[in-house]
Amino acid sequence: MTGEIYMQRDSEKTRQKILAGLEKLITRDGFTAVGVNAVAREAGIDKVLIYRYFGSMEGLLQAFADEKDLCPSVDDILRDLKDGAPYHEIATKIVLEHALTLQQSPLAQELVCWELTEQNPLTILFGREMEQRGLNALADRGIVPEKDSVTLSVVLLCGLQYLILRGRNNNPMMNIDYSKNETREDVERVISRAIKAFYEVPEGSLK
Amino acid sequence: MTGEIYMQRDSEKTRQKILAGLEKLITRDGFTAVGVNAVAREAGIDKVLIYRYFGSMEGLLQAFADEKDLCPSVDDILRDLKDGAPYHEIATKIVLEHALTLQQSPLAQELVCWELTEQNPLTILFGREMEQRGLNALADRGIVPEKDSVTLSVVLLCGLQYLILRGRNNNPMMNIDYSKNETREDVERVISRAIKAFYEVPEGSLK
DNA sequence: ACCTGGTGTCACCAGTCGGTGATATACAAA
DNA sequence: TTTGTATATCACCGACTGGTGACACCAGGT
Repeated sequence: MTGEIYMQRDSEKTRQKILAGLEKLITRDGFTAVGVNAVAREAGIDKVLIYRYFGSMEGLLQAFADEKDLCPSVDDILRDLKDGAPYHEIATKIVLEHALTLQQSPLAQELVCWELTEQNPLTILFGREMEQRGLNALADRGIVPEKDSVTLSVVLLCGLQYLILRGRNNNPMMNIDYSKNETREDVERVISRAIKAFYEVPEGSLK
Repeated sequence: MTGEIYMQRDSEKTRQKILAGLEKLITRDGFTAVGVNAVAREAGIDKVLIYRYFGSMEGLLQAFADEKDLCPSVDDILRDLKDGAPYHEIATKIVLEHALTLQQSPLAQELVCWELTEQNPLTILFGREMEQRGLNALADRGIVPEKDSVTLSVVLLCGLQYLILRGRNNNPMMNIDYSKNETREDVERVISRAIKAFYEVPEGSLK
């Protein structure tokens, strides 16, 4: 009967339980709930194991960032786009798809929010990955976008990220609830139109 | 000598000390540091007074939201704009000025960030005020903007807010550091150009 | 002089936090 | 079997948290 008192001894499995616990905790209770005790509770293990395997909470976050695929690649985003597509279509696609993946991933949303609040190994690495996504996709295609184009895309993308974060707790900004299909389509239409217009109107015509 | 043991007894002054302590705390240490003990320490009073005067932390936040002018009006933003200015100029001005005031107010930045993380009396009221700012300015002028125009302005504004939040801890998004004058001017130029172009290109020309 | 109500101070509670040392168990090599 | 070691568990620490009851003081009116 003594075989039931202690848990299975499989260091790799325990590691994974801890990492899974962290993910569940972030997803369910948000980043503010993250702590050694909370993670241990969630993972169903003793907190001392966190120190043994990861040294500290920071080490755990680092490991989580290293081993977890935090944001999917954009390579497949552009796969179904014709090769000769005009740049404004590509930019639009990147922005909208990026937003869509964020909208579908509560974990990513929480990480984006966390990133705005404080810096730790996880948020830093996450931020860097997010940044590289779109750029890599363009670089792979040999596209070197104009600086202002990048700026516009980034601002629009950031806007969508902000709207998505705002919508999480039934707290939409200006009634723009990105999780509602109709609203999202409206926004997507506007973004598409804005990017296209940006390219069609010559730069010189400024006030 | 007994007159020095106890503090001055002036309920109103104490109330203000507490409210000021809360503001200093949020501004210096961020919203995650907010708590009964921390506020009491910062204000230099006993924490029991917080319960006496405000009932609870939530009550204190509510009072802070009620009594503090969280975000300046936009009325004066549009004062120096010619009456007959085209709508796209007004929209641009609102977006950019709004961003600028946020960029200059660490407190407001913290509240925006807080708002993305959780809901409490302060964040809720703050969000509502922020929302009304631009709309009121337009309504005062009898301007009823087209729906898509509002959407575009909101997305752009949200993008700027996001960029400003990201820039706080030397953690700029895509090297767009809104606190650097040169970068900010670049972004402002792009925003201005995007909004103008949006109006000049007819809606029908969509893919 | 006495009392009353408002005000500020202190001491304490139970609960949680991050962190650590000692111990019990399981498993594998000897 | 015995022994060694990696693993898991428990017990505890000091510090902090939100929250409350009891007390010290002061100013006013009666």
